[in-house]
Amino acid sequence: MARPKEFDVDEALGRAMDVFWSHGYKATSLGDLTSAMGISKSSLYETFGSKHDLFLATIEHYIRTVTSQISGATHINAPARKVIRALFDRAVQRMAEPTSRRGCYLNNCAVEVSVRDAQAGMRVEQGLAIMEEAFHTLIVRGQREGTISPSHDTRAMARFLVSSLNGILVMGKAHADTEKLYDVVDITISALG
Amino acid sequence: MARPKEFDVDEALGRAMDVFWSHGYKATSLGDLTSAMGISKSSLYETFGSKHDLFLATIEHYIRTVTSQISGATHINAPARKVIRALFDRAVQRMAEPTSRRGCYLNNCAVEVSVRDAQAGMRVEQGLAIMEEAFHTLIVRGQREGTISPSHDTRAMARFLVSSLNGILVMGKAHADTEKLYDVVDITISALG
DNA sequence: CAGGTTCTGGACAGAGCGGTCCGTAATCGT
DNA sequence: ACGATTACGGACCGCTCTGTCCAGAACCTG
Repeated sequence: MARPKEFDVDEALGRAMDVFWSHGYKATSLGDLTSAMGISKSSLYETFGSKHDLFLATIEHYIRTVTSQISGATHINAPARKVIRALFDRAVQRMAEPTSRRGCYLNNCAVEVSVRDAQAGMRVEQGLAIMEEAFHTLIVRGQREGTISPSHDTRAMARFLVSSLNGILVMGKAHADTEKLYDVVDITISALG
Repeated sequence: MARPKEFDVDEALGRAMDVFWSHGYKATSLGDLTSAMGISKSSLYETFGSKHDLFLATIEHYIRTVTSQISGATHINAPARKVIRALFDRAVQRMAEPTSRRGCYLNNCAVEVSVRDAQAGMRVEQGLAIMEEAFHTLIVRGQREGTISPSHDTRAMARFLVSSLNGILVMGKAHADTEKLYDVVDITISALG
């Protein structure tokens, strides 16, 4: 044992994620990363391996922190349909704040790199599966509560919600009009029957 | 008048679009462009101005060629609801072919650059507006034909379809399972009432 | 307090980037 | 046929990129 790190690895990872999230993978330089993370280049390579390794680690970090919040929402003590609605509303709200108008990290990664970067693609898929699982739990509960129609397969509905949420976030990136996004949320929720 | 260009500007534009479409803006180098377009660097700069100008031109090219195909679908002599379904099905089919598994160009551009590139963002928004317009036409017709529920605002429904289509394409980028995408299409279409 | 270990900042390297420029070749109008 | 004009290929430029390396400071153990 000897000199300990002067920075918190997890916090640095979070800051790296923020940069990748806002700028994308390719458009983020090592300089952007080191200055945001507050560490030097050698520390970055020492700790994370490479830019690409760091990138993969940020996706995992996202799943561990952000995506798992959605899983947490399944335990909220309110009608499942309302919980789903709230999740969508919050996503739209986020798109209204200029600071956080950057969509879903998994979404961004899927579009920018997942097709040609298998390692990233795997992690993205994994993250989306966790989202799907959370929505699935809510839909099953909603059907039991009688607020969600049993006419569709629960898996398909869960996938529908993941897909819709991603669609809404993409639209939010293109034009910032929040009202229009809520319109889309309305129809999406009404599709639950 | 003097020596004429040895290449077709529009065809070169199309090839540039293909490269940007598959690789994204940042990840595409001038070398990628010139070799795909079959022209030299000086010709590229002479004709298109810069990498960024060329990029903007490819978005316009996409709207002129691909997006306008959707507008063309409004004139197909079939029930509007069926036409919409066919548009979604074709999008999913495209995601099944490895060659064209690159989603919607506007979608990709929206996610990668539109937030920080206002010029690109404007064009993306314009393209999405054309899609929305086409869907709107179809929805109005579908309501008249009685196959689409009149309970929702037609504008909102059109936006819902644009959003859903983009969501589906994002999902397709993450995991290639076409079956699951058709599930999402089913529910999306059933949301039309 | 001393010795070994580990972290850190910055210099450095090699490659690739976007973009410019110019000599040359090709094609036009006359 | 010839001069004016334009397109083309490729050398070239300055910059930035990712990644390496090392000297020295900082820290822990005994």
